[in-house]
Amino acid sequence: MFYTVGEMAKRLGIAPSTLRYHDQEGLLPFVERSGSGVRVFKDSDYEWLQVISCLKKTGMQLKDIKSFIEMAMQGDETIEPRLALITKQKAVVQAQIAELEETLRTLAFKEWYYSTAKDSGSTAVPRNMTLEELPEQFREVRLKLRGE
Amino acid sequence: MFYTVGEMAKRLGIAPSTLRYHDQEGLLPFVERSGSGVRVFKDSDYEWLQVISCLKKTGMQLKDIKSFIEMAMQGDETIEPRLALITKQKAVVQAQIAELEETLRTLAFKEWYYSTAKDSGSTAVPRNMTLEELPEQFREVRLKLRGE
DNA sequence: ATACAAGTTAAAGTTACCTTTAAGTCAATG
DNA sequence: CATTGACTTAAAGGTAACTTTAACTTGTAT
Repeated sequence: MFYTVGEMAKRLGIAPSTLRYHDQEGLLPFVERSGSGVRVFKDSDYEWLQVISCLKKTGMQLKDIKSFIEMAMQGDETIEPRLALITKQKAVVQAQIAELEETLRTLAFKEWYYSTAKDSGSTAVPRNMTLEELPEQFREVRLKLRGE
Repeated sequence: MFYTVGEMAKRLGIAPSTLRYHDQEGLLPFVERSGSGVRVFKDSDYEWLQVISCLKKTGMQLKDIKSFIEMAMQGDETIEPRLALITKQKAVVQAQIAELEETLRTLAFKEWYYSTAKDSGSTAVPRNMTLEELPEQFREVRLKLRGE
């Protein structure tokens, strides 16, 4: 199957202008053109676009994704650096998840904090509790928030 | 203890210009000034700054963090909307973690893909494997990448 | 044949979040 | 008492990733 830029954008759930921008930035060297200059996306291009989307979700910049695509276009000589890049990006995402989990613990503390404040009518109640009075799982979070 | 903008920035591991910018944007109404106009950060301000940092990590925009801080400055009348905001942000972070875990599965597939390509000398080997030939945990990922 | 939708480009505009610059003030030190 | 370093502000500059605009071309349907 073949797709125009609008059709492929719809399939990916992004704006056609985004695809054109990515092409302009050199991320889509694999996309061919019709005789009159219209982009023609192939089914195999969809997989590249999904990989680009995946790398974007890791926070990688377009210029770095471009380097990766360029390596892929070189063929089998670049398998090793591509593997290295993927492995590194995996570690990046693992670190991002760890940080979000820490953020989630902080939010859970704040939720308990405001929930307790709501029940008692004042934030003074949870704020002035001793460490021993608060649920065990929130003690470490409060110490970190207060810089202790 | 009291801190200048430079000292507090160091404690937080951010640039002093960032703190001044956040102040300018109205995120730090709790920060007082000395007689000559110098910002004086208190220990209790550190906790506010940690909360701002936490909300920023959830991807919340500065203007929305500002609204939250403004509510907090209103006092106990705004406990409920503050609780609601924290609860919503918790769900946002849970969704972000879920998406990053999906991204991680895709990267794990690509790592296996390039590792297999490296061992065999060509990406054609993992690319042309049948679904049954690839490790079970990667089958769903490949189907999704190929749009099948 | 004419209209219409969707494609093309280059260039300018937008947004969020800082960072840098320039010009000036202030408090402590040699 | 002059120098130093850190503070102040307003304004300009920077960056990444788009999005919009304008002017034009192309392919399909009536």
